[in-house]
Amino acid sequence: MVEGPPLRADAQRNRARILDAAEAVFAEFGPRASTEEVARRAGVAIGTVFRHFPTKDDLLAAIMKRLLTQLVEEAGQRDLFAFFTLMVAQAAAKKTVADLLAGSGMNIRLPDAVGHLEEAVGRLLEQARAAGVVAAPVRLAEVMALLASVCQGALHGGWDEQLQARTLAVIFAGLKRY
Amino acid sequence: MVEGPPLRADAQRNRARILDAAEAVFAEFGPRASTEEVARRAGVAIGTVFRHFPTKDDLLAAIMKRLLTQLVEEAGQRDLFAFFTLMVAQAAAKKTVADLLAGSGMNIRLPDAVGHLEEAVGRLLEQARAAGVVAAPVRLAEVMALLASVCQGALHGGWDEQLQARTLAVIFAGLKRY
Amino acid sequence: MVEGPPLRADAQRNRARILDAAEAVFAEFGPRASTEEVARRAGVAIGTVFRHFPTKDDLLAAIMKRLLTQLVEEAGQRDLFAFFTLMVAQAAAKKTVADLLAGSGMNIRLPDAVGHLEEAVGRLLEQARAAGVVAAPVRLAEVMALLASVCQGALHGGWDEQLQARTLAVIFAGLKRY
Amino acid sequence: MVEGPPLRADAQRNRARILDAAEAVFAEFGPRASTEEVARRAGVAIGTVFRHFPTKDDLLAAIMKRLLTQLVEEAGQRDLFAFFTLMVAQAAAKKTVADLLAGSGMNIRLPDAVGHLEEAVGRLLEQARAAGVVAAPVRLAEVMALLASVCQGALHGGWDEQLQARTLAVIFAGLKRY
DNA sequence: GATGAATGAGCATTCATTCAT
DNA sequence: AATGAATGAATGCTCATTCAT
Repeated sequence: MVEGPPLRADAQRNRARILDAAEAVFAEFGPRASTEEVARRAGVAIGTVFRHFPTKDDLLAAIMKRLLTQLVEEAGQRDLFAFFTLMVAQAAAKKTVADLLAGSGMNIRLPDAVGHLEEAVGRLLEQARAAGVVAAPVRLAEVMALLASVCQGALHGGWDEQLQARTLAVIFAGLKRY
Repeated sequence: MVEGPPLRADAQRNRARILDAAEAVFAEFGPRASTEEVARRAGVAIGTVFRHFPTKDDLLAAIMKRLLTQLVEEAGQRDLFAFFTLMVAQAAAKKTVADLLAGSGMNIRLPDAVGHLEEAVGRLLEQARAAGVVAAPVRLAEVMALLASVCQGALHGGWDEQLQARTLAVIFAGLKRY
Repeated sequence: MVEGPPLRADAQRNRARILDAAEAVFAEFGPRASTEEVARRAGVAIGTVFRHFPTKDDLLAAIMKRLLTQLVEEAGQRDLFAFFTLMVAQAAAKKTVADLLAGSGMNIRLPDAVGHLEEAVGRLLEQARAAGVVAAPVRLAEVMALLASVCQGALHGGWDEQLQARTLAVIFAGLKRY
Repeated sequence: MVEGPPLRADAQRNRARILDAAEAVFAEFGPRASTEEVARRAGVAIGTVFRHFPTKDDLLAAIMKRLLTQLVEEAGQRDLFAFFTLMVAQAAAKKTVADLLAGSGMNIRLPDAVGHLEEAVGRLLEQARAAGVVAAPVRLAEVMALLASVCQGALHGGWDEQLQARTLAVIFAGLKRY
């Protein structure tokens, strides 16, 4: 990985503001929101956004990476079911992750960040299996698939807490007694 | 529902061709595909598309309605698990349904069509419960939620047949032993 | 060559106005002039320009083709020296031809149009040789090279009539007594 | 000419590096190359470029001046025909001179430097006339015009050595037997 | 003096929608 | 009813230039 020189303090501040703004804007309007809107909300000129992220896809990828990293950290502090529940609860707030993990037309590759999340979930899965709360034949692939699916569903379906709980209950039951 | 005068024969033919073209185009490129491309594939002029569907959203809604109607018919001929499996398998082919059920930025309301689908699935659920293959406390709401979620997941995740089968297996197990 | 259906009358009128405007604008400001300026001068909206010429390069190529075609016609009615003189005299007015023949960074290929011009000059050269006013060993390649060079020179140098005449006199003398 | 205080040693070094970089960059990409690219290749920050040359045109003018000065020196060591040949051969390498002598959209005035070149060529012309290899009535103006033209032609036309030789042969013959 | 981040006007291009033919 | 040309707001991106560090 090529690292440039450390950013100047003001540049670092702007980079963070842009990422925050982008996360909010894309969460609200989806990845089709305009880069201008991101700049406006970050309080910088459009050129500044493009200096930090040469293309819109770079910006989206950066948000994704940050969100996924947060998720990996959160995974370290929970069991599989709790993590599942957390992700679903946050899905709406993290519209961007859900949408972009899904790949809505953007050219974004995040093998590393996604890989780390998969590893983290893998660890949770092993613990769950060891604790006897997930059946032996359940593999990581379908757990990831279910996770992604339910996040999408929650995100777009606008589930209330009840519905979310009942839907997850079905999945958790299935994982336990596969 | 307000019905205008019956369409002229050629107008009716054009309407159908536009819907077919739109289904194909949006399935291939997603809802961001241009209306011009739809017109081109339908072999009509762009103005004709807009005469039949005053906005792009109207066109998308019309496709959705048609697809949902087909789904309702297919639901009548299957049991719950088979219908689930069919929908997931078709998710990629019907990118539009999945995306738009999800509401990717478009302003589309289809209460009727979605309602009919929900009723159809409700009937399958009752049959499944009666047959003892779905646990009593499982409600329609979470079944619909799971259905929508897994379609989204399959669509965007590019699942192979194996993964699809294993993922559905978890859900079916959960429905049975909730 | 693929020919679409014949253009509607209004479209044909606009196409011509755009070409005229483009010729004038690019003659005045060079190929870097904005497409908006062309639209403005043509009295059409920017979208109309892009409907007729999907990229800026297409527009530039179209101008070039038209100008080169005119030149070929003019070549048919003159002898070699007169044609040389005419082209130089028009160089400034046809800045675009000169600049783009030179290839100022644009991605334009006009093999046909340029080829036709070369053929026309070739015919003039043969006549001149037959008339004994051009030495036998002079080839078409260097005549074209001189033609292009002197056009560029006249264009950018802002020659007055005297200078133009004296410069061409040197070249004509060289062609005669090579 | 107004001279400021003498430059600090590092400033002088930077000025030279910027000019070298600019010459290379503009030779490679033409005058449309970005000033950032020049800074990058010079190994300085963009601000430094603009401190030394307040506008891009100033930078281009400075390169021109340096190149023209070199040409004047080279003129002193050659006869007219050799100088002509040298310039044409170098035209591609010195894209910038050719382009900017031509004035491709930039606002650049270099009366002094161009004047010196003209004087140098004037001396070559007198020597050639005295040696009887250029006809008496040939004036400096058309010699300069031919020089500029052929440089432009060679530059943009991508002539090979043969074509270059044959084209110059016509001009030299014309100069001799005007 | 040097640095390099920020600015913002400007550009090519797209596309839903309108309307004259 | 169909056609397809015209519209023009919007978007991603560039780059000369300024100015805080």
